[in-house]
Amino acid sequence: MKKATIHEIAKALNIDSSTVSRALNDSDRVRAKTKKRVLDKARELGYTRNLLASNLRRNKSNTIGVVVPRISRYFFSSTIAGIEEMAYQAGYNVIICQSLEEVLREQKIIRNLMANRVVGILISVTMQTRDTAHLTECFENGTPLVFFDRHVTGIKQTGKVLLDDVRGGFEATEHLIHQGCKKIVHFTAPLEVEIYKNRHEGYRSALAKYDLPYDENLVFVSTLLKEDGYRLAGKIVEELDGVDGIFSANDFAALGALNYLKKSGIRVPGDIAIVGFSNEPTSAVIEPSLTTVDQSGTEIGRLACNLLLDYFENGNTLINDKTIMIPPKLIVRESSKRY
Amino acid sequence: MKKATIHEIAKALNIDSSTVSRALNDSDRVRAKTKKRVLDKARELGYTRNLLASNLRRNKSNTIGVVVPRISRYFFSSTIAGIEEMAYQAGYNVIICQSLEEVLREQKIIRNLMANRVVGILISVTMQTRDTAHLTECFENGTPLVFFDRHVTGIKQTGKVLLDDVRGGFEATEHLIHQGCKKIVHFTAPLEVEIYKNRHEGYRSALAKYDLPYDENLVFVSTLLKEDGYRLAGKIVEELDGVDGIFSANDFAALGALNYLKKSGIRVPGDIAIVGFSNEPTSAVIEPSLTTVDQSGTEIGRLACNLLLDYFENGNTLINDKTIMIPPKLIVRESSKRY
DNA sequence: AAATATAATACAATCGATTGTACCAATAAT
DNA sequence: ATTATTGGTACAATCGATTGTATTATATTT
Repeated sequence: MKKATIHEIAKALNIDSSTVSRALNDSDRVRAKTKKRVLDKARELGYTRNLLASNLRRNKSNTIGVVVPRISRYFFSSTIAGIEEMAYQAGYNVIICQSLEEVLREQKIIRNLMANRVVGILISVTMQTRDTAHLTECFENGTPLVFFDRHVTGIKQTGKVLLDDVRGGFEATEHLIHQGCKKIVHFTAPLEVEIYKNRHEGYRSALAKYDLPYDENLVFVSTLLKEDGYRLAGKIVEELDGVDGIFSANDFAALGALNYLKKSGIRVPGDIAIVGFSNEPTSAVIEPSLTTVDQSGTEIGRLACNLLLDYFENGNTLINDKTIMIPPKLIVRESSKRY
Repeated sequence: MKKATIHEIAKALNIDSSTVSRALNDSDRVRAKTKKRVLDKARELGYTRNLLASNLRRNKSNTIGVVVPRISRYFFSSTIAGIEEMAYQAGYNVIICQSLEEVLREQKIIRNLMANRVVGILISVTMQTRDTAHLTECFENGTPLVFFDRHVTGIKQTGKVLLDDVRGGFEATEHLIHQGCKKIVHFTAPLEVEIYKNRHEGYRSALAKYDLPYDENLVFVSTLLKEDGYRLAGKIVEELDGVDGIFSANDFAALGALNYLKKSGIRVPGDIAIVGFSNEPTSAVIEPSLTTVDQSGTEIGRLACNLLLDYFENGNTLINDKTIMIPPKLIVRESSKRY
């Protein structure tokens, strides 16, 4: 029941606990024969190193903190999977926290992770995060920070792994234009959030390239839930005229719109073509299947974690607003394919 | 950069660090006035409690370990969300690990969690877990264990939160029978795995109840991937005659089968009705939508975590092979609805 | 064999917070 | 005024492992 310690091993072998510690850590200050005796006795006593003590002494927790808005969202659970995979290989633990899109919770979580002396934090911020004091605190305390996907600007001394959202928005919109769309609506979330700002920028620059007018009335800001998409699609049909394309900044809203249009007997892509963003699993199986921009969560997670791991090995060189930009991949499916 | 400690606060105020500690923990052995001075100074110095030290002293980590086969599977990410939610409320951290269906990894993970002195472990085991030594070790070391969903039998001193798989299998099969199916195939995974054994048992007893023969040749064991479903559906169509129903022990294989049948021009549910298990998000949107048995991951996660938390508060009373059985919920959709 | 070098181990401080016991003050009781 | 009580602090040990330094035992050199 009670766990064995190095001191008990030491006493049993009549040697000092420091020697036991070194033996267990395979130090070359201990003779091979002694090591063997220690290891055998350790096994006999069912010894497991107390990492709490070890971490305290070394003042490191060998734990990485991860903060996401919501674990059960596919994109985030895939990033977590990628992060965990890399961390495990390198011998780190991963503490997962979800902010549930609440800034207050995010702040508390960060403080808690700091109190736990995590070696670094990987974070995708909430949609509401404007005040970044809790984030700047991190590197001020010497805890490196890496953003992935949802990030904030203006903080130096961090790493970032981002999808090239501008390009993603551009390609999505351009694709719709290539399919003959002339009046393209854009569903987005508050433009203070970097990723949505960037997708919007891509949308806008695609319109510009093809000499289509940018019309503020065609841009709808919401929380991008399925219900928002459903509602907005209704609005478009009722109140606007001649809309022939929708570019939604995420798949959920796109799927909601798709639902509404199907139910209303409006043909997709015939009457209105739709492109989403994120490549949710659902998007591939719905009918018509949804054209979308893929962002490989697993890959982003791996890269973000590696950025941190590299930092530990190579020092300051890597984290200094170092940004890894991932190219977006447009996945063309039925919802937009007119030819 | 360097973090402040209680000793620095103590020195600054010219009092003892034990008083500071008690003040920070709001002990009634410290005068209100002193508490205020300590708190103010703590804020001034940017103090954050070092949980590593605190945990070591109390020999508890205030961390709960969670082990799942794969984080990115929807069911598991929802359970994690539920677990994290409860744990957060109670002031615990959650370390998440994925076994990736590898027993060896599972063993290593358990050992690591023990070394980290987690206060308890919530686990859903791999499909391959037969040898349970690493699990019995847990409670031998005083670390309580709670299984959810995928469990093993024969270990006392654990809690369990399970879906009533027997009943789920029964209801799924009975439903198919009610829809007029006479020759029902069952897709399952190795029957050494409890949940699959139980779903199979439900299948079998439903057949018995309605005097339908149980035929081993109608039971197909695989890993239940989408591809397995696709392949097996082909086999059924080619090699068997008169199959008019499929009960798959998970949705993935059911979706694979659905794909094959659609592609082959076989009507679902007209020719063959299909029922899955788990209610994956995809299952609701595919056409025809898939009838399935719902298991609320979030709810299971919450319950599992609460079982552990109750144990901490109420001692041994709660964990002693205590099993919480959740009733399954059959969700009837198009893939099986004949009338 | 003596002197030096080196390998192996022991000693002791430390990481930061917690907690039982001891102590001193101020107040209450006699 | 003296003793008993108790509220508020200080002292010191402790959790278990790590690590710089000191010491002893062995090996090498002269």
